[in-house]
Amino acid sequence: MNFQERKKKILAALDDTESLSVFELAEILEASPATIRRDLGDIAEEGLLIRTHGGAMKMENPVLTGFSEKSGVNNPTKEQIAEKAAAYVQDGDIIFLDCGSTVFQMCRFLKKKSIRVITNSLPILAELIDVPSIQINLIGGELNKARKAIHGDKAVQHINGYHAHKAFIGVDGLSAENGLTAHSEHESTITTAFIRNAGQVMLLCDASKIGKDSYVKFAELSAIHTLITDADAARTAALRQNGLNVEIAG
Amino acid sequence: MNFQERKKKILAALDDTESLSVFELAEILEASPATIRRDLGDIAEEGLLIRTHGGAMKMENPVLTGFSEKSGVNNPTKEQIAEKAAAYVQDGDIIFLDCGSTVFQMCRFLKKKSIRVITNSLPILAELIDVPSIQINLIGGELNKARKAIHGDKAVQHINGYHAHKAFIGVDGLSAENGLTAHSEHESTITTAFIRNAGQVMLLCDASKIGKDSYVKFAELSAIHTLITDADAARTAALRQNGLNVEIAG
DNA sequence: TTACTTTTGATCAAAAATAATCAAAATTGA
DNA sequence: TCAATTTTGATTATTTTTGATCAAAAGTAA
Repeated sequence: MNFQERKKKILAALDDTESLSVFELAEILEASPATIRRDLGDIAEEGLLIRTHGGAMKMENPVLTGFSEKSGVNNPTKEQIAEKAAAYVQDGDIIFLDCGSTVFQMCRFLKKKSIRVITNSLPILAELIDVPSIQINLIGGELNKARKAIHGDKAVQHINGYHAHKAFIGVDGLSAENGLTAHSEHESTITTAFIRNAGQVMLLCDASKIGKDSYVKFAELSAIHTLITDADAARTAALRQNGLNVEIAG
Repeated sequence: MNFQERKKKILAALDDTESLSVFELAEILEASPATIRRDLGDIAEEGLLIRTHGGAMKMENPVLTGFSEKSGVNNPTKEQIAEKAAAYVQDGDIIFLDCGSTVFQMCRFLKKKSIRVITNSLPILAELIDVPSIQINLIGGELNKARKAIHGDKAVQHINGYHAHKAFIGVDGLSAENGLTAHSEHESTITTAFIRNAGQVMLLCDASKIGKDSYVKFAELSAIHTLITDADAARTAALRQNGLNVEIAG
């Protein structure tokens, strides 16, 4: 077994269990601890996991690898949310698509529509470029290589030059108290611009992010027209009491 | 069995199983390991699979790497022009890169430089995205799928928001009488914007286009600082008489 | 703190895979 | 047809990867 294969398996194993020891991984992969240590060091350097003494921990927000955006593939929950969200899109619509794995999953459900997509996400661009019925408007600006997306002032200016019927966005945290929160300023400014320039804003958000707060607080709950989530009624009760329209997928 | 057939079978085999060893492939294709290695090297260079020690892995999403331009690869003339042009680029430069196959060829000669690239070309984006020393600013606007480039008013506005030390551009026709000409309005407006906002303009142009005129006349000869071409002295005489600085590659 | 255990990183030799070279075979073009 | 070119497969030298060993560093417990 070579490094690439082991890397894949290590990341898959860490996706299930939060953390693993060097020896556990050595047994799973049938390799020596020395090899595992070398692998973990290399993978940690890529930012795909967190190295600990004695093993490794899952990285909560892994840098997207390649343009594949694997996280979410084979994730039935994200797929269900994405499918539900895509159902809101009608032929003739002009839509904003945010970067993020759940929004990315919408692509496969959009391919039969005749729409115009405005996005800052390279994975979405790559996924939709071969669809003849979809026109793409790419947001310009500084390329964030790690996130495979365009960020920065220029990008916000670009978005401000357009109005879309609907925006499909993601967040890192959502709560009745703090509204929408994100890990980074860069992402939140883009998402804010989408919200400002769209007629209707759909927030795609899996249950794990509801009730959690992240670093940057960037929008009120009232900015959102519909939350599409897999979370059950109990979990979204507080949000609904604040007037948020919630659609449960799955 | 020839290379094209084996390539097809290798990619098909990798579609089923995530990864295969050189020896497994050698058995499947009834070829020697040496041949398989050569094939894998070539296919990996196209970006259609990932080469590993001992074999190859399936490429998750070859779409963006599929942007990678093929025309011009194995074209020694274009390569020579591109190499000469790349020699004008210094560390710290901010450069505009136009779309077009000759300019695209510059990428391989730019990978060791520390520069900032502003471009509307997706193949260039795909080629340079993994180079840590190069920062990319992507020009936003309408995506022209056929040309794998961004065009339109928004793109021109975007370019007008920047100033670069150097612009590397292409044309469809170049003559002493009519200056720079292009096939399409869309491309010419972008190229014009590059010219307007760059300190120095380098025109990359192979001999076949010199003395020819195309449809849209979009810039005077005087807009160009240096023409880099493979054409001989006789062919460029008229241009030089009009004050154009000509650098002959090869 | 100190003693003890665990983990790590460096080094090295063995094994595996590769790149380079070259002659034979196949293909191509005149 | 024959010569020239390209492709292939075998051989060999080089590189990469691996697992073992061991001293140093980090963590743990008294």
